[in-house]
Amino acid sequence: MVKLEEVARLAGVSASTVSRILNGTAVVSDAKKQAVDDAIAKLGFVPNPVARGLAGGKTLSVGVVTQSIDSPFYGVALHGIEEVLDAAGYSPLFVSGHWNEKEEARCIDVLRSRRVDGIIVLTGRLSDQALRSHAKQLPIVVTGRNLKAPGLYALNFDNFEGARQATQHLIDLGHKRIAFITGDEQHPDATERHRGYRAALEAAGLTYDPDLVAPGLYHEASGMQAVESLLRGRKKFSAIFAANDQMALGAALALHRRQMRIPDDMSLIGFDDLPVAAYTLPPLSTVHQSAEELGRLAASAMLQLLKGSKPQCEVPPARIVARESTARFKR
Amino acid sequence: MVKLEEVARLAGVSASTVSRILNGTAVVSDAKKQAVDDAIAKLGFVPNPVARGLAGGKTLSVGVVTQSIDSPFYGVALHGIEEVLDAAGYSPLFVSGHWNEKEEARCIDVLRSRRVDGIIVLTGRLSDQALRSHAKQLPIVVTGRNLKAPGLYALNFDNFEGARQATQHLIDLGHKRIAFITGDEQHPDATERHRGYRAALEAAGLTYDPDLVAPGLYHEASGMQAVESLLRGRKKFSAIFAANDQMALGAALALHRRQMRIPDDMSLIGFDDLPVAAYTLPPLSTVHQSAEELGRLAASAMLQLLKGSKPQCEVPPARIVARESTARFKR
DNA sequence: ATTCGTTTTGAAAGCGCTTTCAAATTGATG
DNA sequence: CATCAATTTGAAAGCGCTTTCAAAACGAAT
Repeated sequence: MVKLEEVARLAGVSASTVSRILNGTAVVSDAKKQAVDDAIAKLGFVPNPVARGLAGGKTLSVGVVTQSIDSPFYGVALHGIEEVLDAAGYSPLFVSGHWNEKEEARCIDVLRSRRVDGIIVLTGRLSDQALRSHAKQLPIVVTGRNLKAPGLYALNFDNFEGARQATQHLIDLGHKRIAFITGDEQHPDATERHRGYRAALEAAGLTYDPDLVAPGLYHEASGMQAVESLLRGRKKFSAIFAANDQMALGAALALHRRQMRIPDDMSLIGFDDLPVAAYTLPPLSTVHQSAEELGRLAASAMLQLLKGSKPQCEVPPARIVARESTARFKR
Repeated sequence: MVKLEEVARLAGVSASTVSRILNGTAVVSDAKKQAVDDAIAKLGFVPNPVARGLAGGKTLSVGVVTQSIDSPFYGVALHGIEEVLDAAGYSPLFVSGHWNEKEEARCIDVLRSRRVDGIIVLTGRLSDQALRSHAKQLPIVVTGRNLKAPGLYALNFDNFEGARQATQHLIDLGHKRIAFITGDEQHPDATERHRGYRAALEAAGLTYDPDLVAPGLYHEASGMQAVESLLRGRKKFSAIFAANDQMALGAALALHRRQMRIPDDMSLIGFDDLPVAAYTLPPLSTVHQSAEELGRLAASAMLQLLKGSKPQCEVPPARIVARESTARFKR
């Protein structure tokens, strides 16, 4: 491995000069700059990030705490993060918190001990308080919350609006009794979606009926159970809005088990627009959220923070993707 | 941040001694060991991995090159990798090659420049040759190939056997004309699965008919196209074996579009047992591969290699998960 | 006690960079 | 042409740890 010193020697300058050129930390005469660039090219020199990290305190890496690296939704976001970070010469360091506050805290410790330059938190369980205090030490970007603090940037989808639109979509199709499967209400986005559902109903003059809402946990099995309990209830309904696609999948299966056809006997709409949503039977109507874009935005925000500027970014608005799991209500 | 030197001072020993205790690189008297342990605890000292990396050449991080971090199949494997690496105090560094040899090579460069201690390659496009040569520099674990070289450990599912069993499952159900959707045959696992399909057919005295095999690329859309082309052909068939679940999803949709019912009009079996396979309509029969276990195994193998011992691990055998997309042939 | 072979310990030299600080160079000015 | 401020450059001191090397301590054996 070629080292900086060799470049310096070949270019006939000091190590400091090479370093300055590498980092652009000071003005260097054109002649030397040229010589150094040539030497770097000739030697194929690549600076050692570990040494840089020790000396300069910057590791050109940013930690990303996600809940589960294999989550269908967050996986896509990670992809977006990786893309923009990589283009900027940064490396992401992914760690999983498994929806567990303790573990998440440990993740942050690991990242900090690895001296990451900043941390992106995808919708964690950590308290706003904890986040705020970490933000005092190093830049933080967090998704899924509305939070303002120095050194911290929060980025959030409009879950309320997405849920409102989904419900409205069903209402537009003539449905009057619309069931709702909640997400894990420990998450703010789940409660937002719940609110959006309710708001749409009430705006349309329909009553919000607690018997028509079943609790879910954001995973397939819970969607299945929710539908079963809904069906067991005495209240009738012609459409279901599941707070995410994974639960919609479970819901579809439960319906199938009861010989109910989608969308003929029951309309079903999800939330997230997972890649798989286009390939379910029938293809699932859902609220599109570009997780990938979210990831990209979070990463650019981090890059901004790292540069010392204030991030400015616009999360794309929610929009309905009407596929084939929703149909006009027929009595 | 507390540093080693402070621990040494508090414990009344030299930095070298503390380091030795930390790394277990030499015998230290019990008294000093105790004193140091106490000092570490009292100060809450955590060694700086960056400094360790520079000084010792070990970063306690291993690179993982995957094709796409959000792949439904590999995502789960990453999870397994993360789990065991983390337990051993190592951090994974994930990079995505996007099924592109050039990018993959760049990934390896990035990882090496970050001084990872070893690299796990999940089924890449890199030539065996390239892998072998990297293995001379640092330990490599690779999945999806059969390859032997010093410093390199290859780990592979028995794709042939899995495919054979899937086909046999269909044969056992009385199907005689079984179509096959291949995977991207640039990958050895795709050709293995193809071979397994053929072998099962021939072992059962059925003829292998090239008109019944349609090329796929391992993603949903290609599965859909494959079924369309198969259906357009004049040959009849009563069952489809898709070389992976994603293509099976596409296939199911294509069938649905033609008003064909699964499994009544057509049996369908996939390969991989993605989490979503249990929640398709109807739930998909498939060949179970524990990607998570594969990830765990790859990571333990890497840990072994890192310790200098020869990894020894047994990939769990393929097994059929018969769900509801396959049924007895009725004419 | 003295000696010799072992084992434990500490001082010091890096690892490959960044950064401070002071020296050298440049150029403008009187 | 001397002088001074402004600019470019290099020497050297770290960053926080590991590891070599030699000294110190120990124990057994003479």
